[in-house]
Amino acid sequence: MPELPEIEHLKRSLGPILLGTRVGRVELRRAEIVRNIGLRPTGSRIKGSELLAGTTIRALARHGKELAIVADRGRALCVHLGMSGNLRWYPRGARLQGRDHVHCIWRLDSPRAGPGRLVLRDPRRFGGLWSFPSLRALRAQRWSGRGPDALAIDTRTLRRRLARTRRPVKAALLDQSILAGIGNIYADEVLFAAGIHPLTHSACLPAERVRVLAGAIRRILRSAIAAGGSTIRDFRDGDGRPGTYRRKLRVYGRCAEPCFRCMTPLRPVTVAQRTSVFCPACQPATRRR
DNA sequence: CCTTAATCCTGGAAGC
DNA sequence: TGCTTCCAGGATTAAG
Repeated sequence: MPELPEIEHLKRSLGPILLGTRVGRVELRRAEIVRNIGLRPTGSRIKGSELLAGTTIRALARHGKELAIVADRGRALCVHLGMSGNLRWYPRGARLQGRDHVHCIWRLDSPRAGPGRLVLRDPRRFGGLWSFPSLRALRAQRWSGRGPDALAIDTRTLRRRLARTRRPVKAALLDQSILAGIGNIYADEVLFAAGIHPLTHSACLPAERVRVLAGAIRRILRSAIAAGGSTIRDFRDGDGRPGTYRRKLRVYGRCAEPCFRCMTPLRPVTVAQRTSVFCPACQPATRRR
């Protein structure tokens, strides 16, 4: 499930291949994955240029879990990988890994990596593509509805945004309109690191706890980026490599196993329709107001 | 306005 | 072994 660290690592792994690269023909095999139909003229067909055909890639940008590929004429293609998606580079002649669920193929000529294909594959189709005339339009129409990027979140901003909601802190961390980039894996990890119970009322967190939480978010996301992200099952970077941060996860996926800090068995709790794993000793429940 | 639930989708694991 | 059932998850939309 690609979250912020996986997408940031993807951006870094694809950057050298994609920057300055000519986009040739684009093969859209499943048109439904282009999601911003409502923002387009009704009944209009998706044009190749909307998927960057015939342009040169000039920049990559990221906000939260979303990646934008920006072309020379300014057009920005926003990619969201959902939970099972991947975006991979295949040099000419390389065989695709997985023939089914391939939704879009870009034929590229990279100044550094040579000719090849960029392939979007997403079995569960929770991901998608959104095309905008410019990065500015993408930011205004889509990313403006998201909270600040979690990678550089500061205490003051986090405290302000957590104070606005009555939900449990775990639900708030998963809400991309509050903070962009954190999903179920890293939410559990940062709450453990900060010693906060997932059900703690967001607005009731003392300022000192929020300071610790903000620090844990920045530290854990940075560390996960350096490890190439967490591969639970599907995630691969632009070169097809899995991430290694899974080995460093301290609570996610470890339900009933002993806490690394105190040996207490980790416990599950459902918050916002998701399973959370936490340590009942290191993350004590606070009395609710 | 704020919060919660249903929805989309496939593959892997568990249960019978 | 083979079938069914359940679960995993992010964002959008609808409902409460």
